[in-house]
Amino acid sequence: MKVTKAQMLANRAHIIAKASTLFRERGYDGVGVADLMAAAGFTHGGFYKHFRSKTNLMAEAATCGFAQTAAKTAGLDAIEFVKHYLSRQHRDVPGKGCTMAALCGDAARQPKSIKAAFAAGIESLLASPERENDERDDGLRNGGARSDTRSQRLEMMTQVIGALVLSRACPDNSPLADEILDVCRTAILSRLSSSAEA
Amino acid sequence: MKVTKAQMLANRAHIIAKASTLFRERGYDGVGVADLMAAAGFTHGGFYKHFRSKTNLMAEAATCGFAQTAAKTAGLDAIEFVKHYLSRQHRDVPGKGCTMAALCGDAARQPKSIKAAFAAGIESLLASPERENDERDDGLRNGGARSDTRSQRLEMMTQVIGALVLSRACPDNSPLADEILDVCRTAILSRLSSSAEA
DNA sequence: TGTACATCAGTGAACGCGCGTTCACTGATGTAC
DNA sequence: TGTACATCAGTGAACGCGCGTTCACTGATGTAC
Repeated sequence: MKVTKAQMLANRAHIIAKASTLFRERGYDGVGVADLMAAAGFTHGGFYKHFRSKTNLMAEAATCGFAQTAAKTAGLDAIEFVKHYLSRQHRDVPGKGCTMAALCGDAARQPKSIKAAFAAGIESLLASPERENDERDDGLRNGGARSDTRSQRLEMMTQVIGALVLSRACPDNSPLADEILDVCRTAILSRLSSSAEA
Repeated sequence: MKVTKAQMLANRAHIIAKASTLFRERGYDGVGVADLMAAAGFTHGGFYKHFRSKTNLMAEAATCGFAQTAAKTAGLDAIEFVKHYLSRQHRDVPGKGCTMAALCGDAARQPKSIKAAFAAGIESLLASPERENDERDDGLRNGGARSDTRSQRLEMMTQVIGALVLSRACPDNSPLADEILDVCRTAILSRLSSSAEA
């Protein structure tokens, strides 16, 4: 049946995008090659015309997911970011949410190629919100508490991801699941506003 | 071949303990019933004399793992706890480490019985370190920053778990993996010591 | 521009394999007398 | 305490099933003339 080169590239991108969503929803082991090709509107046999292996696609889907998140959060300041990230809406729809939170636990048991994609993802998420301070603040030059250093971003990242993952591990609609989100959102926001008092 | 009732209970406990370790190392989907019975020294057929299903064992193994962690950290103060939890040693041997960190990502996609076990695990870990303040601090009565409230413990828990999980998602021996641990350890310890200045 | 042909994206059957679970069987345990 | 027998933890073969991957095939695309 072949297909235009442009169409083929579009199909490939479509498969990656669908896979990225499905993996976030069900985990790497929860989605088969046949599942994800069907979700993209194809039969499973053609999979290996696009990807060397399932692992290969997993890495591509992760990278795609990180890029999506980075794009979505690029315009947000820290406060907006935290409010969105720790919302019930984000928690309850993992397929459209942060790939890092949805799959970092799985990534720990995957081959090096996947882990490398996740490390790159962490770096891109670190660069993502609060770009307004831009190039100046990645050094130690501006020692004040006001600045937005790499360490501070890393710290916030670990906490929001930890909170989201733990909240998702609780039974649906349980008070504890909401408490985790609420406590961490409040704590981070108050830390942000107190460090903003220059 | 039957076996003494005491022996049978010991065997059951042994299976749960081995399963708990294997699940932490490889994830729920990464360990089969045959694998885990072999690791415990049995053939797979006997599994269903002890457990209704694999899911049933998963819940028991999780509960067992949380109890282990709670017991191990019961005597530690907050500083000791954080130093150990965010150590390379803990990160690199998940089979002997925190069940919550190893499996919370998997738990999010499991049936309610597993999620319930995880919610109970979160509660028990919240109660675990710094028991010296004991019964007094679970209310709002002691409004000072010095006290060790449920919210503060929850906050710390989300951050140490987030940091450990992200560090494990990075390639082995990568600088980023160590940086995540180091940055979060330093940040939490400095927050602890500054709140200790009453 | 028109024709002949090689390419190759996508199809769907087939592969070997490991999974969770079931089952008939074994033989020591625990119980009833 | 000693004997006869029911129980049932553990064995290992077997079950149906879905997995990742391979393969011969199809027919539109893209290319060489």
